[in-house]
Amino acid sequence: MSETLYTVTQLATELGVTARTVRFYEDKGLLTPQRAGNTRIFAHRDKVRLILILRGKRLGFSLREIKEYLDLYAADPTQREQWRDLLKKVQGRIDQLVDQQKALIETLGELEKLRLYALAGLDDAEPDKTRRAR
DNA sequence: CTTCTCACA
DNA sequence: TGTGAGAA
Repeated sequence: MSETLYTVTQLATELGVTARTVRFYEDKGLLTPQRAGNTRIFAHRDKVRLILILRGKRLGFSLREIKEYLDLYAADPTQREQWRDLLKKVQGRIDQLVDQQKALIETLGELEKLRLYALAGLDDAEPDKTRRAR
């Protein structure tokens, strides 16, 4: 039942980040690997945590937010507070993305108008080639 | 190979 | 939020 352990590089490459990044996360307090002397030893729990960190990032949360959630999850005194906190953050992120979505749709609309305008302009200024062909 | 620190975007 | 470089 010996648990598989990892060095920074092993864990990092396995999860598609650099060793530098993993150390960076540790420095920020998101990871707390064991130490053998001063070299880091990562256990499976660290790997799980890192996976959670990376997922949090994909969803657009800051390392700070991810750390808060991880800490709450680890401390785990009253789980209600934990879920409330997560719900709040998730809802905030959803609101943020919806706002961006609106802005994006608006921008796409403007670009489409401009595209049609440019297209019409192109038709007015017929190239010589086309003209001679008639 | 690993560690840390300093600078930089 | 990371990276690059240099030193140990």
